[in-house]
Amino acid sequence: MIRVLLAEDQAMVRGALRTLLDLEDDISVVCEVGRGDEVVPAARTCLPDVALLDIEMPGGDGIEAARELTAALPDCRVVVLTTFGRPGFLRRAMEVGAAGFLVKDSPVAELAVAIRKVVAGERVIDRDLAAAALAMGATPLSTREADVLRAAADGATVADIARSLYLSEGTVRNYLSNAIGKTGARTRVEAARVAEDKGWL
Amino acid sequence: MIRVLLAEDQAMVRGALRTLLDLEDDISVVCEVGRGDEVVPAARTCLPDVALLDIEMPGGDGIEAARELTAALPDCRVVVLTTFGRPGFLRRAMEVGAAGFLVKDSPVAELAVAIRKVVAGERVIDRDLAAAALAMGATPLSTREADVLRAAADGATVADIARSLYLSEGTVRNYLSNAIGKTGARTRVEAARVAEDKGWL
DNA sequence: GGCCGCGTCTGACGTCTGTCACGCGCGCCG
DNA sequence: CGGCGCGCGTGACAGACGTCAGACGCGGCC
Repeated sequence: MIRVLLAEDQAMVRGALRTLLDLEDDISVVCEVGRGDEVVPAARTCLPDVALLDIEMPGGDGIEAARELTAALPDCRVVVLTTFGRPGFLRRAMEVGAAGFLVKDSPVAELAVAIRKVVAGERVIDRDLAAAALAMGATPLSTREADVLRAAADGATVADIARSLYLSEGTVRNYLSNAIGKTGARTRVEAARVAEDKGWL
Repeated sequence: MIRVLLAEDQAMVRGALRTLLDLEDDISVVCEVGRGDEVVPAARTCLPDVALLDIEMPGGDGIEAARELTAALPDCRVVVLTTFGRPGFLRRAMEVGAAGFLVKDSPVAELAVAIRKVVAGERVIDRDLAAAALAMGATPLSTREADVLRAAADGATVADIARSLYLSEGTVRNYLSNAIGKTGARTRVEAARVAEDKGWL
């Protein structure tokens, strides 16, 4: 019997996935959590074989939870499950040791299949998303440019960003200008949006 | 037997909800769609008693689908199901004739209960969301201010907004200034964010 | 009617932003 | 070593942005 931990913030989706998985003869959902910071504590007591983690959760995102989980329980496989394929997430998930990466757009049948594969030691990655990640390539943004764009995304002024990153205002403007050029946008907000969409943040 | 149409863009969630509902003795999911513009055509052939509509869908949002559906098939009850409670959505959903409004944060058990209630003629609204909608009150933004904020949200320049709304640039700046004042923000983007969060758009 | 409040619209003014040109430090390769 | 590319940082300038004061129409109220 495969023991599964289910981490997903929307209770209704979580419950539906639980009943779905419990219908499988060889799979048993041994614990459910709704927050990122509850994953590791729950896993310590439940000792699951597989952890199914959503990325968008309150209390720390699924990537961070995956990192802590693989460190704390190396025998537990991690499958990341997310709403839409930000190729950037895929790369980050792989870096923290996830064994699988599924998108919720896939048919439900793939879920149980993927769980069985990862306990067998395989890696499972959504094929469309893998193609997108390869097609996208690495980010053209430098470290600082990405930092500045992130800070600018929710409407901070140049002065705010300069303070929070300990930079001169002129420097911040320059980074923003570079990022705007590289993304093909015309304003900082547009740049932040396309960078976000392409997984460059 | 209650005939249900299920509209939800994420295939995995849709499939999970379907199996969940099909486990109920008196409920049968008669058709599934993944796009807003497929709702009415599918409903015409399936003739469901209840349509369960997600709001965020490609091909027209769930609110618009609900409006068309209640016009085309007045006997079909509409239940709107959404990820998180934007109180603004609740009001709009009620305006287009929805009989129920659930959030995916609720436990799964409420779903079947709600479906039975709406076919019995009751209205079902998530209680937390109703409280939030009442606590929020009406938007302080005027029509034009909301228009301009919406247009500014994704990084358009003043000139773009002015063209798309057939206004002078000075006027657009003035609306933005008003909106920034009313939202307590300091930039247009911040204003768009808080307005969005409070359901004022 | 006279008045006030409100939403809508416009132009003018100071500040902030985006762009450009340039300097610095560092790793790399001929 | 000298040059070269690259990321990082700074200052100056045109243009866009946010703010202000004001005009017009409209409905409500004394």
